[in-house]
Amino acid sequence: MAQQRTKIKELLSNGTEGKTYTIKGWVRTKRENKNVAFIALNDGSTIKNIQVVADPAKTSEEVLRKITTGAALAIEGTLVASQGQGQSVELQAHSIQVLGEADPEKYPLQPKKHSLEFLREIAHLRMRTNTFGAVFRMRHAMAYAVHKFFHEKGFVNLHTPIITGSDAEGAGEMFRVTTLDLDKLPRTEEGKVNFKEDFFEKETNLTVSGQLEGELGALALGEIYTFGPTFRAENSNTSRHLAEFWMIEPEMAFVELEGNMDLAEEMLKYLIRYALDNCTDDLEFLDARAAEEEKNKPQVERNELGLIERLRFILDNDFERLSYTEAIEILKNSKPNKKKKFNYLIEEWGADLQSEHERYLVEKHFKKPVILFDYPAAIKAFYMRRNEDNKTVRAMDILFPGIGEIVGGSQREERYEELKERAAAIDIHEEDLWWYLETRKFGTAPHSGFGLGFERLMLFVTGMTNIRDVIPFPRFPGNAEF
RNA sequence: UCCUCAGUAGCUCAGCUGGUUAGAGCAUCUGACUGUUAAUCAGAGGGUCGUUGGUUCGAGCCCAACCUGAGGAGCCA
Repeated sequence: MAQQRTKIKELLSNGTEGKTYTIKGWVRTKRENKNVAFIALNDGSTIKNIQVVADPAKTSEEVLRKITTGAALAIEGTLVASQGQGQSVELQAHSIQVLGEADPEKYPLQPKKHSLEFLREIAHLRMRTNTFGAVFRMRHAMAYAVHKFFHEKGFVNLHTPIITGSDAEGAGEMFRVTTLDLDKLPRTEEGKVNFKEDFFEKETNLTVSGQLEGELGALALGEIYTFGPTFRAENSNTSRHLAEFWMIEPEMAFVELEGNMDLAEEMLKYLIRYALDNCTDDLEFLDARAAEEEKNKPQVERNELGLIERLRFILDNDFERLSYTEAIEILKNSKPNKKKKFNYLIEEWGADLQSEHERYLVEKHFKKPVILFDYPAAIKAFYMRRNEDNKTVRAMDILFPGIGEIVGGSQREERYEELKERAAAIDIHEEDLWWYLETRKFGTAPHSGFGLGFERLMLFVTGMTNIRDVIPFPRFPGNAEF
C-alpha cells in the first residue's frame, strides 16, 4: 500500500476508470452476502460516500468481520463503472486494511437517524455524520469567504486582543482571566482582592468585542476587520446564544451609516452567494434535511421557501431599510398590536423592540431582511454617533427571518466632547478609556462599523435551528465538555 | 434567570383510571439470500422506568425537591 491516498472527493470527480487507487476513510454501512460485500466509505472530503466492492473469497474472514460502521479502513482497488443503480463508479477492492476497529455494540453512531440532541452529547463523534460533516465543511467555506471578501475590498485583518483590561464597553458579563490562587487571594488593606499581584497587575477579562481596538486600527489603516472568538458570561439559555462565539467586526474610516449598511448588505450577499456557488453537495443535503424537518411541523410554522430558495431570495432582493421611528409606526398600526396579540404592546416612541416585534417586521410585514436604523439613544451604546435631533443615534441592526439580529452596528461618535460626555453618563471613567478617547483628539474622522455573528450566519446558511449545532464544540452555561 | 414541556432498551418512542412477568420500530448479534443502496427475510439478546424522598396494600403512572434536555422570553452577535 505504498500508493498515496486519494481523497474520495477527488476520486469521484476526477477518477479514471481502470486505474488503481488507495483510499482511506470510515465505514458508514456494510451490506454483504455470500458472494459480495458492499462498503460505503466516507473520508470527510465530501458528503458523498464511495461504494467499495469486496469479494468475500479474496478477503479474509477476520478483516470482513472487523468492517463495521465507524471502522477506519485503508483500501487499494480499481475504479470501475458500477453495476448497480445508486452510483456511477465504485472501487473494486484488491486489499483492505483495518486501521481502527469500532465495536458495533458500543459505537454510538449506527446507520439510522439520530436526534440532534443526542448527537450534541457526543460532539466528539457527531462530525462523522452527514449533517454535521456538511455543516462544518460549510463553516470552513464561510470563514474562507469572509477573509476573501475583505481581502478583495482592501480591508486589513486586524488581530485584536482576546484578553482585555478594559471593562468599559459594558457589553454584558465577562469571564475573568487571572493567575491568582483562588484559595489564597491577596487582599488590599480594605479587604478587596489585590489585582496588583495578578499577572497583568490589573483586572483582566476575555474580550466581549474587538470593536474599540478595531476603531483604533480603522483610524490608521483606513479599513480593517476582525474575525475572532468572543466571550460573554451571560446566563443565556437559548438557541441563538453561546458563551464563546465568533464575530466578524469591520470598521471603516471616512464612512457614515449609509456606507456601513451598504457594506453589511454586500457582505451578507457575497457570503450567501459563495455558499450557493461552492457548497452545492452539502447544501443539497441540508436542504433535503430541512424539508424533512418541516414536514413534522404544524402548517403555520412551516417555511414558505426551502433552504436553497431562501438563500436565492436573499440575493435577489434588496434589504428593507427603515428608521426606528418608521418601524414603530408600522408596529403601532399592526394587527397584532391592535388586537393586543403582542405580549408587549407598542404604545409610544422610545420602546425597545422585542423579539416578537422584530419577527413581525421581518417575517410578516416585509418578508425579507430588514435594516433598522436611527434608534433612540437611550436604548443604544454610548459610542454611537448622535443625530442632530439629539434623541436618536446612528445605529443599525440587520434582522433576518428565523434568526433575528444577525448584525449590529453604528456610525461611531467621533466628536471628543460628545463622546466623553456620553461615557461619563454611564459611569465610564476617562482613565480607563483614555486611549479610545485620544483617537478623537488626534485626527478624528467619521467612521463606522458593525459586528456580524458568525454562528448566526451559519444558522441561516445551513438551515440549522440551534446555534449549538453550527459550532463544533459549543460553550454555554453548565457546559464546557470536549 | 423566568415560563412551558419532556426524561422508559444503544437510539426514537408507546405504556389505558395506580394493579400480576414493562412493549414497538430502528440499531446490535446469529442464520438465510448471486449486485446491495439506511438491503431484505427469520430468530435472539438487551431495562436500577433521570435522582432522592413521600403517598398507597400496591407507583413507570400520583406528590415534592433536585438533575438533565428541548421550546419560548430576557441579555445580545
